[in-house]
Parts: sequence; structure tokens; C-alpha cells
Amino acid sequence: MARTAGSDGGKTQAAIRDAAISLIARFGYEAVSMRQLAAEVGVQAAALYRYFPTKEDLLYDLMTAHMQALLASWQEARPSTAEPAPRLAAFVRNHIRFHVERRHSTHVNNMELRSLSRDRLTAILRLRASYEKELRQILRDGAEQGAFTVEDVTLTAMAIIQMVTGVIVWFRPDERLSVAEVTDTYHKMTMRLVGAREN
Amino acid sequence: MARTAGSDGGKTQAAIRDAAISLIARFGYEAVSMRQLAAEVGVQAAALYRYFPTKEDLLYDLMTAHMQALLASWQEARPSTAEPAPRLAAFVRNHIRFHVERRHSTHVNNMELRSLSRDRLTAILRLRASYEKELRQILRDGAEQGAFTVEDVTLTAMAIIQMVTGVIVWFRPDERLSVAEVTDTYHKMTMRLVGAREN
DNA sequence: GAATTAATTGAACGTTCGTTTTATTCTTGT
DNA sequence: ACAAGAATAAAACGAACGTTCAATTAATTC
Repeated sequence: MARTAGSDGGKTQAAIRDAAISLIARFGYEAVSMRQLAAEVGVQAAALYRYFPTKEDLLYDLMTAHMQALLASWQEARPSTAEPAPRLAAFVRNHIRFHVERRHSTHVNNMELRSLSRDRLTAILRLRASYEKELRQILRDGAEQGAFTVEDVTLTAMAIIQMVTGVIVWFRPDERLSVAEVTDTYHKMTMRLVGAREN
Repeated sequence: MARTAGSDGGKTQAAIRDAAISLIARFGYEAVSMRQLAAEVGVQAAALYRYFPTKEDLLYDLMTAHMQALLASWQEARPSTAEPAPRLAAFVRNHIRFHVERRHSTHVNNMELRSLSRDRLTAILRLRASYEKELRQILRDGAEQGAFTVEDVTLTAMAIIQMVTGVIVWFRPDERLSVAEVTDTYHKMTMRLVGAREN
């Protein structure tokens, strides 16, 4: 057999991306075979190679798209004010919202870095660093203006990132807490963590 | 050929555990082959099966040992006082010390849960839950006694665990900060996070 | 409606995987 | 000195892996 009725390259490529994110998030990159992925999409394994030259190319594509979407969402959400407190609040709230909405691809980006080649790992880490730099700048401004108490900007930034990204490890929608409640509590904890003045 | 001069089952088993932790932490469970592991130990792949019936048995052995060592270290370190603040301080300090000392096996326990069978996953998660329960109890006592400000005990416990375990993601000894400095800063951040009264 | 391009199949490639089997050598207790 | 058992090597097993290739059909273009 050959080309099937109604087949469309664009739709197939999108379906591959979706299936790959969900399968890799659940079972891990190494544990997911190209045949298993193809079966989920509803094609033969060979068809995948029309869209992604290798398995690693597919992984890199997914991770790059995730990081670029994260950076874009922060550019969209960042406030214009120079005041540290509302900027930190916006960062935490946007971060949690984005990561809860994209649990699966966040999982892929956090767990599968070691399956990338050196160059591609470097590229992803560069994108990640530029995102974390935004948080460090907020903390540095807050410390300099006396609005925050921060012992070490880099360390505090990592602590906050780990804390808020960790939401996706345990949070499941439709449970005890809503996204809004979780975000509110994390916002309060973050503000206390940096010793923000009450106002 | 067959048995080699100076071979000793006890030493070989310990060498297998050490090599497995370091290789799996670096490359991931699925990516490490039994042949690669055997080469690191300095034996043939078949020799591994004298000590561990299957690859998954080996992984489960490593993860169980890690969790039991963690619980044991807390039993050793927990203070006898009923005051929440020193108890929380001891928890955070012991947690960071333990995890920095055992970066590799912590990595294995955090990353490879999905490679376990259902029953074994449940067993590991049970051990983990009993550890987290200790932290929740401290937070609950602190909130009830008015020593802490805690919006949600479960959520705050997860936030603290994620934050302090995250140290191993970025911290490397022999760098800018010492373990003691990192521990001190995390201790201060944790105390502010839970709104601990100064005293 | 013929020619061209796009999308997919089915079969096969060589390699590596976890694991088993069998035979051989070393160590230990008597 | 020798038997018993522990420890390992070497080779092999079938299955699964990522990937390639030629053939074939559907859609598009002229």
C-alpha cells in the first residue's frame, strides 16, 4: 500500500508532536520506540522519518518549541512597572500558569536533557539561562531598592524556580485545589521567601 | 575462562551498586546497558546476574536503599524538642546535607521512578510519603501553635521539598559557595517562607 | 486526463538489548 | 590432597531497536 486517503503532511506532523510529548512524558524518551510512537499516531514507523530525520531531531524540536513558547509567554506577561514586587508576582504567576498548562512538555524538557547531543544541550541550556536571567534581574533590583531581603541572587533564583516548577510534580487539576488557589499560595510563599515588605 | 584470581562476591556486588548509581545518574536507566555496567565493574555481563536477577531488580535495590538511608538519617537527626522552628531547621539542614552527599542516588530516585513495575513504584512512593509526613507534621504543629504562617500544609510541604531537593540540580562542590553557606541560606529562606516569628 | 508531486506502506538492514546456558577456574573447608 | 561450592567467562538466544529503501497510491498541476 501507499498514500492513504485524506492524508495531510501538516496534520501528520502536528499529530507526531502531540503524541511524542505525551508518550515521552509518560514513559521517557529512551523507553518510547519509533514504532510505538507511530502506532499512537496511526501510521507506520517509516512515515515518521518524512518529518523528523532522527529520533533525536524530534526530541530537540519539542524542547526548543517549549522553551521558545515559555520565553514568548513571559514577554507577553511582563509588566512595564519598575517596582520589584509586582514584577516578581507576575513572573511567578505566569510561570505556574504556563507550566500547569503544559505539564507534559515541561516534563520532557526537565527529564530528557541528557538524551541531547552536546551542541543541542548547550542550545537548550542557553534558552533556559536567558529565562532565569529575567528572574535574577527582578531579585537584584528588589534587593538594591531595599524591597526584598536576598542573601544570594543566583541561589534564591534557583530556589524559586525549583519551587514553582515543582508544582507539576504533584498538582493535578480537578482535585482538592484549583489552579488559582495554588497560584495564590505560591505567590504568598514567594513574597515571604524574598522578605518582601508588606504594602 | 571462568573464575578470576582474587574474585569475591561481596566486593563485586558492592562494586555493581556503586557503578550502577553513577552510570544511571549520568545516562539514565534505560540508556545504560548491562554490558556497559559490567565493563565499568570489570566483569562480563553474565556475572551481574549472580547478584541481581534482572536489571529492574538492581534499580529497585538501589532506590530502596536510598530511601531507607534517608529515613534513617532523619531518625538520627531529629531533635527531641517540641518547638517547630528548630525542628524545621533540623529537617532542612539534614535534608540538604544528605542529598548533597548522595547526589547520584538522589538523581536515580527522582528520575527513574517510571522504570519500576507498579508494585515496586508503590513501595518506593510509600517510603517517600512517610518521609514527607514528617515535614507536614512539623508545619502543622507550627501553624497550630502560631509559630508559622502556613496557608496549606500539604502544598507548603511540597514547595519546601522541591526547593531543597533542587539544590542538587545546580550545586557543585568546589565552586563559589560551600555546603555550609548554601545550607544557611536555604534555612533562612525556608523560615521566611513559613513566616516563622523571629526570636 | 496525463504528468507530477506528496504521503505512506511493507519489508528489510545491521546492531544492540536483556537474559540464559554451559563450561571452567578459583577459593575454602576438611 | 581433594571435594564442594562460589564466581566468572564465553557464546548464544530471540526480540526489539533506529533507520533505509523501493514500491504504490492519493492529491495536485497543467
